[in-house]
Amino acid sequence: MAGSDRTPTWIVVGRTAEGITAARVDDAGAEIDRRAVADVTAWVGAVEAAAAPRWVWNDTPSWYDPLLAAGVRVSRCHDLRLSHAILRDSADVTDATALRAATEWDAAASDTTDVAPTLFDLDTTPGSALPDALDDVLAEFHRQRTALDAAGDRGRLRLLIAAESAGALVAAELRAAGLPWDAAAHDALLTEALGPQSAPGGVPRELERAAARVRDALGDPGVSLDSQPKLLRALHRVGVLAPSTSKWELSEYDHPAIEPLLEYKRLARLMSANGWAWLAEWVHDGRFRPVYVPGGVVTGRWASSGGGALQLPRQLRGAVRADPGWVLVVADVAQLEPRVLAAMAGDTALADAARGRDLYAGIVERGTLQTRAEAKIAMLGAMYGATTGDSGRLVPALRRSFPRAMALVDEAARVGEDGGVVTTRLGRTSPPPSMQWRAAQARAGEPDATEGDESRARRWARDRGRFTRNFVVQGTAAEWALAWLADLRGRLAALPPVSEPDAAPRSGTAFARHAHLALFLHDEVIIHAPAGQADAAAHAAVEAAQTAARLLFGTFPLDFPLDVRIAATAQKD
DNA sequence: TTCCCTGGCGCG
DNA sequence: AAAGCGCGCCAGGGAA
Repeated sequence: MAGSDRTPTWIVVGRTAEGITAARVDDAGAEIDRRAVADVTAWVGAVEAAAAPRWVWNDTPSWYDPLLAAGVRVSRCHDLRLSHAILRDSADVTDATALRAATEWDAAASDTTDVAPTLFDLDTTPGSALPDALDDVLAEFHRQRTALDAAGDRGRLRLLIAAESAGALVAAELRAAGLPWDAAAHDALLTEALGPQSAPGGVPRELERAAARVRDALGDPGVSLDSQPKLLRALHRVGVLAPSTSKWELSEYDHPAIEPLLEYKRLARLMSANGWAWLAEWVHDGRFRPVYVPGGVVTGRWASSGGGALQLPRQLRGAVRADPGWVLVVADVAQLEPRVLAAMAGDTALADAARGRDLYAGIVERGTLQTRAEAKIAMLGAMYGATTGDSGRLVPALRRSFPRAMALVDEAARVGEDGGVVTTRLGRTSPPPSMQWRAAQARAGEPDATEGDESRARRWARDRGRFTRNFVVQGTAAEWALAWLADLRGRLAALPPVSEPDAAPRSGTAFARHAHLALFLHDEVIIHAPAGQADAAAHAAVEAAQTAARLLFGTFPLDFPLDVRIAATAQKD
């Protein structure tokens, strides 16, 4: 790149007739220059090492997966697809007309489950339906800058977009590195519970035994236990008049078939969700590599696709096992959502109850409720909008003790019921109500509306109220977690690489010698680190939590304490 | 045959 | 204990 000696803050990449082309853009948004890049991987690696710009691209996995595969990491990016979705809907953006018109940017992300990303290969079609021509990419970048410049609170939106984009980098890196998974330990666990692996189509011994006990007790040797209607009929025939076959319904009944049936369900679940088939499909070379989907949930939480990364069963945590000479650092945030609620509401009473201790214990100490269990279900009920049962009964006590926090969620619910939108701490805004929803509300207001019209409108309004009530808390918690991840990622990358690669490094070239994130689960991370860096990694997680709190809530006096464990496996007690 | 819905259960 | 938020996945079963 000739000319300017200024550090290029932004480098926008896309296709032109010359191939992959990079345009440097200054802080004012003006293009400085552009150049065609033949060897993208080598060039990005060199520029990153020299200047660490913010890479601007249409979609992170399309660009970053091949870079990671070649061992190249970048520190910062601006993911146009994710940023588009945030800006398009944000209440802070006063005029989103241009963004809403650019519907091609609403296209789905590239499907990273396909092997062999093709973006660098000009002869094949791109792996994503998103625009990738440099001029289109620059135009979208410009639209987003314009929207941001005019935004009511551009500071927080910039923070959100940076955090969201950092999350996209983390997601790609998590997949590239993988979660260390001991297939032999997993197999042993399955064999212990189910008996030895059966031939294809066969039923493992313990599953068969439980099934036989159920059929015995039901006096029906042929009944199918996997078909809900058939099972329900069989239960009714022997006098178990449960309304469904859910385990919490069944456990209410006293019949010899219940205990083996619950056992059968437990084993069948293990077999179908995380059995040998799952192991063969998802664990290769000692690594579980799920697909994370940043921004996949309306609230801003991540989703996952394939392998059920975000449902890692407690039962299987023992199979998560560090490589020889390495350890796992498992860190999770205690009571993230109620802390987030206290901080965003500025509720000093709730913050006092939470500071430096278990939040629920603090509520009990304060005399608001009698037991920790009560405090917990009351708090969940307040955030989820419970109206009945134990939870609904206990919420009023919280309302008296923590009026500011409760007013925040109550107001979010009211706005949602009225058809309005609500916004998280950093400016992510809930989607507006659907046409169907609005039509139902309008219908109920007409003079000839039926009882049914009215009750449906009320029910849908309350449903939406519970959604917006929870959106502000869950969404802000997701932002806290993104900020935590982003900062932690940087701290881990700054640790020195270990001098000798592990005997058989399996984490991909970019991670074989570095402490790296290996799992993210809403309020928990697992770090895979060389044993000698375990303490440093744990320390980094704690410090990153403090940074995240400061970033979102400034000096509000509330901590976000972490539970940190250093061990060979990810087993929880 | 394929597609979509439901029930059920795992996770936060 | 099973009400109240957000997900993904599996199996069965009916629709297309």
